[in-house]
Order: sequence, then C-alpha cells, then structure tokens
Amino acid sequence: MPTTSGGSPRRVTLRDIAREAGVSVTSASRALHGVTGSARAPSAETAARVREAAARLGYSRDQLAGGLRTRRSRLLGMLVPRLSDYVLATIYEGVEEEAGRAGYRTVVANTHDDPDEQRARAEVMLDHRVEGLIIGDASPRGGLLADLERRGVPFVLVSRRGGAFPAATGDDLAGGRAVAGHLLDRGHERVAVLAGEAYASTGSERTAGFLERWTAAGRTVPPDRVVHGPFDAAGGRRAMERVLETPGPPPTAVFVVNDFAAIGAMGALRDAGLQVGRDVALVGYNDVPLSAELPIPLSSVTTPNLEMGRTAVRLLLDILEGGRPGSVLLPPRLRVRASSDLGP
Amino acid sequence: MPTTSGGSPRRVTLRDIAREAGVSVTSASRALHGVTGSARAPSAETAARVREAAARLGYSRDQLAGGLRTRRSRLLGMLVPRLSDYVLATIYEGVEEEAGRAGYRTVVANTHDDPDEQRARAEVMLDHRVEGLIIGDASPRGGLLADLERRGVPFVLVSRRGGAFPAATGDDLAGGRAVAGHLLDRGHERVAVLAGEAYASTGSERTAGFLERWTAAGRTVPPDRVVHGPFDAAGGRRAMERVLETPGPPPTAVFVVNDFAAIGAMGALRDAGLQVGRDVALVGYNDVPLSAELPIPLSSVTTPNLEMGRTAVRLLLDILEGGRPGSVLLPPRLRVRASSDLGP
DNA sequence: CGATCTTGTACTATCGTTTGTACACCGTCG
DNA sequence: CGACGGTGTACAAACGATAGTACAAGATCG
Repeated sequence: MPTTSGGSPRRVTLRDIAREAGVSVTSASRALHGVTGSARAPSAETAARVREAAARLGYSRDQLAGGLRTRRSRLLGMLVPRLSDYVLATIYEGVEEEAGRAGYRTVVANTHDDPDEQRARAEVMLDHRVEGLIIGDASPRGGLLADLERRGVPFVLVSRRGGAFPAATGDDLAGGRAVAGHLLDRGHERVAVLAGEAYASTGSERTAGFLERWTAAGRTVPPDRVVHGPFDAAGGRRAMERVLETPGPPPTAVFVVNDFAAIGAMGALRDAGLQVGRDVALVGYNDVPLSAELPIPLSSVTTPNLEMGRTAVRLLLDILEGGRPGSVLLPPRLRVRASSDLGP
Repeated sequence: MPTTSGGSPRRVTLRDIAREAGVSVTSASRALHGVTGSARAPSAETAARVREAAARLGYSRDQLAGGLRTRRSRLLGMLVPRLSDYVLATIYEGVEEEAGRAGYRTVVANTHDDPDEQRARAEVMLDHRVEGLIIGDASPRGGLLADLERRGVPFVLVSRRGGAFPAATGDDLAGGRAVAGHLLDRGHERVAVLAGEAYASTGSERTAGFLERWTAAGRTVPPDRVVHGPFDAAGGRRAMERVLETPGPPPTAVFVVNDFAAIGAMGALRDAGLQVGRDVALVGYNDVPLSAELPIPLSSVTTPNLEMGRTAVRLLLDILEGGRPGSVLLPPRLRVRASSDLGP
C-alpha cells in the first residue's frame, strides 16, 4: 500500500475515516469488517467509499479497543523454559504460524523452569486477557496447572506432558524404546543413560522407554549409570564425566536424551580417550540440524517440533470452542548415523 | 496470594470491587493506582478497604482497557529473523528482561529475513499499538526502516546495524580484526572467510574487519575464498565445500562469522581429510555455549547477547521519552581454543 | 393508492479504565 | 457565627470499536 499519512503521532481512527467518507462510524465499522449475521450491511457503494477513505488515510484497526468491546483479545500466551533452547524455539515457531493462520496473535515468556516465574508470567498474560495458554514448561512442581484448571483458564501442554491435561508431545516412550532397540541390535551390553532434568517428562519418559525395552531384553543398567542433569552441553559433559567416574569398565554405548547434552558428552568422552563412533556409541534426541553436520554425525531421534506447536494451537482452539480434546502423541523417528553405527 | 474467586469465565472488574468496598469506581481506581499529581487521593482508610476487597475478589487490572484510556500499551515489539537462532533468542531474553524491569511487556515475531514478512509483522504489532519496535533483522532490502521513520514510529536496531539509525550491536569490525590478528600471530598465510549472508551487517562487518587487518599486514585473500551463505550448520558446510573446491592448496586457517556455520565447516573439513586444530585452524563467532564443549573446542568471539538486548531496550525507552540516543557498540572478546591454537 | 416489507443508515449504549470537575463535608479563622 | 479553604468522594465523559435498535426511504403487494 502506498498510503500512509503524515508523521503525526496520533493514529487514524474509525471516526476519521467516517468523516472522510461522509458516513457514520457505525457504517464505517460495518463496511470494513461487519457482516455479522443479522446486522444490516452497508450498500456496496458505501462500502467502497469507506474502504477507499480507509486506504487513503492509512487506517488500521485498534485491536485493543475492538477487543474491549467484543471481549476477544485474539491473543494466545505461551510459557517456555527458555527461548534460547532450540527445541522450544522451534515449537514456538509452529505455534506462531498456526495461531496466525487462525487469526490469533501470540505472546511468549521465559520462565527458566522456576515455579514462581511461571506463575508470575501466566498472571501477566491473563491480565492482558489472553484467551488461552500453551504451557511448554509443565512440571509437577508448583501446582500451577491445577490452579489454572480451577480458575477455568483454557490451556494445553506442549513438549512435556503431565497429569491428564491435553497435551501435544512427541511419543517419548516410543523414542526411548527405539533407541534401546537400536543399541540392542548392535549387541551392546554396558550402557549409560544421561536422563536430563528429573522434572521434565521429556527426559524421564525417554529414559523410561529405554529402560523398559532394555530390561525386557534381559539386560540391566546399574543405577549409577542413569544420571540426571541439565539439557545443555555443559550439563551433558558433567553427566558424562560422572558416569565415567563410576567403577567398572566404561559403557560401550550412551543414550543422551538431548542432542546438546550429547555434544557435551562427546567432549567428555574424547577427554577420556574414547572416540565416539569407534570406542563408544552415542545417541542423542531431538535431531537438531547441527547433529547431522557434526564432524562425527550424531545419531538422534527426530521430533516433529513445528508440528507439535501447530498441534498445540489446534487443541487450544478446540477447547476455546467448547471442545474437550484428548492429547496427541506425535511419532518420533530414529536416525542412525556414524556416532552409533557400530557394535561394542 | 491465596485469593482467586470461583471458576467463572468473567473476570473481576473494578466495578465489582467498588461495589464490594462500598465506594465509587473512581475511588477504587485511585486507591489501587492513582495518585497522579493533582488528583484527589482517597483517604488511607478507604484505600485500605479497597485493597482488601481487591485481594479478596482476586482483582487484576485489565491492561487493554486501561491502555485504551491512557493511550499507553506498555508494549514493545521485536522482529527477529528466527527465534530458533540461538543468538537472537538470547538477545530477546535480554530484551524481555530489561523491558519487564521497566514495566513493559514484549512481543516478538519471526520474519525469516523476508521483507514482506517484516513489513506484515511490523504492521500487526503497530495495530496492537506497541509503543516502539526493536528490529533484529535489519537489512538494506525492503526499505522498512525508512518507512517507519517517515511515519514517526519509534524504533531501534539490535544485532545488525544499518543506516544512521540508533542500534545496539557488537563491535563486529573489531571482532573481525581480532580474529585476523590472532591468525596472523600464528603465522597463517592462506586463509578463507565464510562470510554469512551478504545482507546482514554482522557477517559483512566481521568480514570487513578481518580483511582490513589482514591486508594491512600485507597479505591477501583471493576473492573465491570469501564465500557467502546461510548462518547455520548446513550453510557452513556448503560454504566450506565450495572453498575446498577452489584451485590451489587448501587454506591453513578459516574464519567463519557464525559458530553454527563453523561447526558445519568442521564436518566438511573432516570429510576432506583435514583435522581441525591440527591441519587447519578454525575460528567461529558468537561463542555459543556449545563451542567450548565440542570434542575439539572451537575458538570463537564472545558477543554480549543479553547485554545487547538490554541496551536496545534502554535506547528505545530513551527515544520514547523524547531523547535522541546514539548507537552503542559492545566490545567483543576473542577466546582462543584448541581449534585454532596452532600455526600453519 | 395505502399498507407492509425491505434495505440502508445513524443513534446510542457499552466494554473496563482513567481523569477533569463538581460537590459535600469538615474545621478554622476573622 | 458565616465565609472560606482543604479534603475526600462521586458523577460523567472520554479512549476506539461494535452491536442492538430505531428510523427513513424506496420497493412491493393487495
């Protein structure tokens, strides 16, 4: 549009364009949006005149003022542990995209997995009258979810699940099982699991799925070889170091529930004189784009992050329309690369 | 607060708490916020009664309605190429943090470096009456910035700079020079630069700084060894492959203007039988947490991302208060690690 | 040709909050 | 003891948009 008025600070309002077009504010409003069922629609001629005036003056609807009257903010809020986490950022991209398609805007906030921050951020979003929340940092701690439910706030979970709340997640149990199957295939017996933060269902379910399949095959994992820690490179390195300090020969295979942590683990293994892909098999999770491009490409489990975000929005919109959707589990897919394509 | 009313969909309004406290809506408003200069303030007793009622009913101010009257949305908008880029996500964390400290909320949108998306996203934000914009995807294409300036929209740039607009960026020229200095120190002569996207000032200034220092030392870089491409692992791999296809012996040192691209380049070098840190020196940029934890720790230039975001907000707030701040260049810092701690 | 219907327009109230101003009440002082 | 200043409160009008409804003009029918 080649429009735009002068550089005045005041925005063009519906009243301005009504005056310009020589009609009432009502008609202007109905000409531009309106047509709400029983409402009298303006004539085609009037509508055209209004639209022309709107274009000439560079009108744009004040979302806030309209929302006040209609009681619809068309805003969705999302809570994430931190946006600098690639996986959550990608999920948010899916959220933004799908919400936009449905005419909604989104806001997002970092909570750093801190229950107080979660609560505070959610409260701020509700003060802004978001119509629903997408929770990407669900955790058993804090009790926020139960509170939201009691207050009747529409929300869905994404990435992590918890309780019986509707959630859009990857099938982390299945992913864990697939990794176990792959390592059993290659004949490994001594394995370690870097299990992530205990409060996140992602890590714990990937671990549970792995252990389930592993023990079903008659093998065991010593408790000191299932280590928890942060989902980042430094956390993975430390967890790996702790495993290497345990008594007995080192594992021949390691499952890390997060790719960044897996990369940190690579460093620790190298420092211990073990070469990934030759002395030890390594499998990560999430298949971030980086993993395939590493000098030693990392085996990983692809999670459909964008689709997870889109699905979460669809679930939430369903709830907003009065539905009671169930959870959605999206299938993961193991990609075997050089880091684990070997036997013990 | 142990408050919260029932699970009714309607929120508690100022009118409710006024009725509850037995005062007018005016007094309720003034008791809770008010004290605006000449305004008559309610008595301490009334104020206490109102506050008590508000707490009991679980009142929270409707930001939108209030903003409508006061003409202040207390909202800042930020445009980024994509939030799944670690660097921009971290900058946004700084933005969110500093804005929150000043009582502002933020919204963010992905533009994928597409001029049409940039414009559309900015327009949506302005419809939501953001008070100012933080542009993290500035580029000479599209002319959005000039338009915004003409329309009197307050904005600042971050991460990338452009034109004479106020910006909070790292000193990319200095960073590039530092890398060149380091590689000159180690005695390298055959060097390549993976320069990132041509439209981003970050990459082009890092490259320019590097070449400036390099040529000042009497050395040259053949044009076909300065290669542009995306700032991610796959882009870095492809760019590196193109360099390796050029005639002549391979470079003994490579400067990549982005860490993720540098990791992709590592893969390409390995495939070509060159070991980083032994056969070839590699230096990245941004010093993402991963870089120090890689099996071969990557030399990189630390950029103060959080601080960049915070600074951008401070500049914008300054503008909103009528100031005309200049740009801020934050100092980078080279961290030499195993990937480049060697001579040719 | 008058009554009814259709169609298009404008008036008015409203969303929840803030703010200018009118007003009532108190004590104080001349 | 009446006028006056100060103080606290409530009324009413906004902010910009929308929805219900009243009303006027033209079209249609018996």
